[in-house]
Amino acid sequence: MSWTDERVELLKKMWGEGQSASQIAKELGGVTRNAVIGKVHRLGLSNRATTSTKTETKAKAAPKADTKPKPTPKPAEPAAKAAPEPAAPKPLPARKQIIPAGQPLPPQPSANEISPEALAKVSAIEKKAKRLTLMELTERTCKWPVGDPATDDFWFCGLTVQQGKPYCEAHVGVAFQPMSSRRDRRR
DNA sequence: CCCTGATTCGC
DNA sequence: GCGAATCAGG
Repeated sequence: MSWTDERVELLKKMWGEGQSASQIAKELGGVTRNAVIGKVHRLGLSNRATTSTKTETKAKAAPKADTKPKPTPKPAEPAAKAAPEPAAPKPLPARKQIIPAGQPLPPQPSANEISPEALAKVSAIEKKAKRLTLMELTERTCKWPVGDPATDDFWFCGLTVQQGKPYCEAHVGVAFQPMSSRRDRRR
């Protein structure tokens, strides 16, 4: 595949929209994200603010006149922090009356110990859970168990895990509570 | 580990 | 000019 005008245009468009190189590559097809990035550089349209400590080439770099200062269409993020404190109802779906002959229930942390925010997040995320079975779990699926193992309605979250962790973001939130916050967390 | 972009350098 | 390999940050 070569860089036809169309492809370059799509590249520019997507890059402008903030799409990642890999996404663009996927869209274009026939190229890898490296190819895309390489092209992006050659085209000159690179800067997109990265956490790069920028290899500051000293004061060497010539300022160069910017004919077209980029608009930087950052709509801003309101991020309405709705911190609901609705006495977080236990998300647990009606426990079967019969306690399975079994082992203590899984890590299901009791609601009354976890930060409200985290809990809210979980109950919210659980609606989106993929509800995977044990066999469907992979290294990239959240392994947070939900429900009762001895029941039909037992499944694993299955959402994409947070890098490194065994759980998705929401579940990582309730799984790894810094001791400090749970101890003496009454304000 | 996965993902991102940045750079280098042989082709 | 191209892009795989490699680097570096998250």
